[in-house]
Amino acid sequence: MPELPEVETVKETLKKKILNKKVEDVKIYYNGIIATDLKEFEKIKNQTFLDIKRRGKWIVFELNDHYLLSHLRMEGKYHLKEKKEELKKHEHISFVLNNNKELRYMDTRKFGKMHLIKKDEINKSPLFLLGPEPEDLTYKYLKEKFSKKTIPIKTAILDQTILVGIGNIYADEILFLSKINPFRKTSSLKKNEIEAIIKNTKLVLDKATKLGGTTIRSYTSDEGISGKFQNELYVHGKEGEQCSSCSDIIKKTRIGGRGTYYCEKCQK
DNA sequence: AGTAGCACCCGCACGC
DNA sequence: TGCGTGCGGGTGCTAC
Repeated sequence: MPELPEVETVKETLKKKILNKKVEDVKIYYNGIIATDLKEFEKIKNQTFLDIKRRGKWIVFELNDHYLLSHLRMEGKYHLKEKKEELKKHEHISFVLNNNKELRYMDTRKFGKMHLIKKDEINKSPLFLLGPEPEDLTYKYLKEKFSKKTIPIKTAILDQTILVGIGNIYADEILFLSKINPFRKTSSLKKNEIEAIIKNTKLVLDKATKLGGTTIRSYTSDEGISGKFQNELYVHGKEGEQCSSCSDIIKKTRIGGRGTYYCEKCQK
């Protein structure tokens, strides 16, 4: 599923394929994907993809007058296809380009979202609320954020306004490597623990990126990215199995509505 | 104000 | 075998 590492890969791939291509038409087959005004979304017509960037888990397409923000959530994918190719199930949006091709957005669960935002209104977009990228994290910043909160650390590192990029799978892995119990209140964390979280966040995300991300469930049999990081997991999805470090049994619980896997003995 | 809970979706795993 | 139920994933909204 697309996490920060996959989003980075998708962004780079799209850049090679559609940079400087012009949108001649847009076809919307399921409008739940569009989070901004539907009528306004048509204004993407006749604009050109000038650049493609990433911010957190968002793909940011720079157009002439707007930014198109795209969040893939769990299942979102982009495919560049010939115009004449038959529409497939779960293809919800199609950007018709000026080279007889279409950039199609496919999303089995319809969870993804797109925002078309005027350039001068970018500070009203979802990007405005995002915390720093993992590479920009500092102890001072996290300490400040954490000291004011009483939420479990697991919930905190999933909060994209605190830092971006961590999803549920990586959150469990980061806390296991940091030897921190996911229920711990953020304000109780010691300096060395916060520093461990920063170090392991970078480590886990970098490693996942190198391995092409994590493929835990594969609902789709199309050519979607299939990563190898799932082979590197220590705790996530391993309820009842032995901890690789102490051989205690890995527990499953719920934190903030999320399935959470951890080792009670290793994570204090 | 900060936190908790839920809605959004749908394919799959599970139990009967 | 077929059916019904519940789960999960990230984010944003609503309700405490």
